[in-house]
Amino acid sequence: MKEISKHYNPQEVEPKWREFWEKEGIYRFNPKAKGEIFSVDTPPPYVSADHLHAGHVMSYAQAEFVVRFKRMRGFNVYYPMGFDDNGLPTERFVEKKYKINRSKISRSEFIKLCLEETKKGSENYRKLWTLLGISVDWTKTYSTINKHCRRISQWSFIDLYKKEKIYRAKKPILWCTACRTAIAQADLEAEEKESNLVYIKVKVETGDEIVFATTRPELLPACMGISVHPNDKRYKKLIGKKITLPLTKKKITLTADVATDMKYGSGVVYYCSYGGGECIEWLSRHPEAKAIELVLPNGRFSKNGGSYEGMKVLEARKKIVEDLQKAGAIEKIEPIKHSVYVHERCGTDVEYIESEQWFIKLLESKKEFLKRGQELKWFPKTMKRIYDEWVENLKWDWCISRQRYFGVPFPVWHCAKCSEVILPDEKDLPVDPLEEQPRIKACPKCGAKVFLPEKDVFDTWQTSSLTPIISQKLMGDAATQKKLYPSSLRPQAFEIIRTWLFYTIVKSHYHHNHLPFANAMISGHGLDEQGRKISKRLGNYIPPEKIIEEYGADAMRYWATGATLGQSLRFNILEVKKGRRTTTKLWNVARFMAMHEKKPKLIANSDHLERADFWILEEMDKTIAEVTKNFENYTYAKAKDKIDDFFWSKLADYYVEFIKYRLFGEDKKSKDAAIRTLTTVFFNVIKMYAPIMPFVTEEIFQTFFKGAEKSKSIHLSGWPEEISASGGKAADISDFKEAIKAIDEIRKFKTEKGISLGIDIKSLKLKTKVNLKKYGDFLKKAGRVKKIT
RNA sequence: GGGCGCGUAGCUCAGUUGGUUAGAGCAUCUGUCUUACAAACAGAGGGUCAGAGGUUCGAGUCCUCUCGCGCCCACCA
Repeated sequence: MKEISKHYNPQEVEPKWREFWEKEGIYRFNPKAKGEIFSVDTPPPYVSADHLHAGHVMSYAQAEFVVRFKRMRGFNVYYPMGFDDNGLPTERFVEKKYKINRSKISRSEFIKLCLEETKKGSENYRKLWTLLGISVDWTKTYSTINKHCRRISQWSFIDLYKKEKIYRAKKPILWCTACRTAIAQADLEAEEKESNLVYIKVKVETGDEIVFATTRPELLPACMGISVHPNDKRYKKLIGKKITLPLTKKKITLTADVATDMKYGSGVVYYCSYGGGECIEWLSRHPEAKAIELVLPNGRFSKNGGSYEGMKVLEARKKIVEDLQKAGAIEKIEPIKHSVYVHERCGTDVEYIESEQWFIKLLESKKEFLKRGQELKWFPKTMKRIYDEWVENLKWDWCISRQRYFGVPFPVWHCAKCSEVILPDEKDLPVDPLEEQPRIKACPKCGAKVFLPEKDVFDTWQTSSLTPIISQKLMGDAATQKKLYPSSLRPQAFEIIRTWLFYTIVKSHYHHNHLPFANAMISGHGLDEQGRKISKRLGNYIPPEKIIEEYGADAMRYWATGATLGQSLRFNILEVKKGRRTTTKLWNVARFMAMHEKKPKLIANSDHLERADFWILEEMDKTIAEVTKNFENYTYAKAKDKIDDFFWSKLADYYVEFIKYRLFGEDKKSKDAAIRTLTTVFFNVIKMYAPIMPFVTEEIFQTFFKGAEKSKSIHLSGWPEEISASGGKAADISDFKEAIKAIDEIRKFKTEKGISLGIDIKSLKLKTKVNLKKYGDFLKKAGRVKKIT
């Protein structure tokens, strides 16, 4: 054995084991290995995040603790890693970073930049994950824009199209004028904004004047109708009468609509195409009204805007209010705060425009999705509510087409003559219709020979909702694939339940009619030390690399273990420091153990064990049982507390002190029993710590326990089992806690007298009631008192 | 507007099905270099369990209301 260093130094130790794990392929998946498969549907992070912080560490470490536990429990773990790179976040990141205007750069040039950036991003992640010792199999990786994923994503589209779960339609959709693309309901975010409620007066042909209130006066040129409640006494007599709108002088008919709230504002609503979802619904109830296209995809007014043509929405709002005021058509303006929908990626107010898009049907299957949610095992259970509420409140089918560049292309051509949808053969996937032509030479419907490529790309979730299948198909053979999907575990954060989790369930349900994963483990957020969200803008974080450099990856992970599922966790440097101290303490106990015995000797039989040995073994068994249970339930924070308590407060503070007199004494049998007990207990302690602190435990395993178990790494060794040595023929130690109380009393006595605990005192009269016949000798020697009465 | 969660020591949090005197870590104070560890150890002080009411022999724990914080959802123009 090489010389054992006095201090544990993570900066030296950690790189060594990183290299070892990589070289030896410790975490590599072997389909032929024994054990039940435990497959993880690892979240593929958006690689556009160039600033990784404690929150990222926390959310990825959670799956890692469980995975390492499962691996030691004998499961054959499949833990791949993916990166989500396509889609809006990346495009926006690239646009911002290079300050480019997407319309002034070619599609291929733009994609090239995106690919370069995402490569950097994924390397960032990989570097940090490797530093942290995240035990993924780096030979099993994917990126959502690579060929493998494009193929599966396009296959998914074709399969659902054939199953009639996908359709194309021209209808009012949600639109982001900044990103210039259609978006889905899941991409919306409600934001509280200040606005003005403008009360506008209109003339009725009877000579009456009525007033309606709106936050969107600029849509006046697209006004299609005005409604009141049929039972509203104020307006009943005016229903059916013509109204002349100010400015446009357009005439419309006042209609009755039960959806109108008599109590809100003036009880009069005006509808425009399209002020919001309610306008679309109103249109469906009033077939006589015709939609007017006002806001164009670029966010500017169309020629239907008359003199406002070409203005942006907010400009037009200002101008129209001014003009209305001049025309004397405004009764009053009330500043209000109300929530408006914005595009969550860019914060731009969402517009509703009419456009032709692709949709995956959701609304017709709500009940089935709710049922799937019920089948899924949620950790914590309460997270299911977020899912249920989302599904229940769905208002739109899933719009999957995006008018963007950096995404998986639709595998679709349109017949130039009859618009028939032409799909490629599945064996040709992935295809890029912009660069390829379909195999068929003529349209099967009309015989025309010209095909136009579909230019849209998929919503990024169209692809990432397939991660369990993408992961599964990274393995070549069908027999293995079958075991990998559905996945055993989906770990993820709560804020993407309505997107990633929901969409994945949708896909799996439609494609294979089962759940995509059996268990969902939902994490909360990592917050800063004051409880604020960690963000680049606030700069309220220390880069994890810095923390790791100073305290070690184990210490960083130690903090992350403190998270309770579904709850936010504040970053706490003190916890990191405690983690660092724990590594030091572990190292010191290891050195102490090795001082007395070079080779690890575990308990072989219980013949010479003494009461203190039985006591610590019993405590160990209790700890193993509790820690195991907690890891099983994903409550690793509690598991950590239990291990800490046992290790610091029972093993280090008491047991080690209890056996010093035996280790330095003459009684060989007693010494042997003590060292075997210590070795056994400590071995199990480092095994229990292994999922949390893989580096220090590996170092101790390789330095001190080589030979105790033949596995190549502690992370492939077996999880501790209760040895129940204190049961059966073992001595009765139910009164051992009295002895501990007596020890406490001795310690207190010395402390209060200012005497070092290591100094022998002549005599002490104990107040604690304890069986001196049984424990007198032990108390004298362990407590260093010559005479006890 | 509806729903969920939280509020326990100066700080960060544990407190399982209601049951002796409410716990831990950090911080504070006192002592100790004890043949693993001063990055440690031994000890001490510190709490109207957000507030009010109720159920009960007994409430941090169950019920009702109030206040404060966080989050999710909701087309109110």
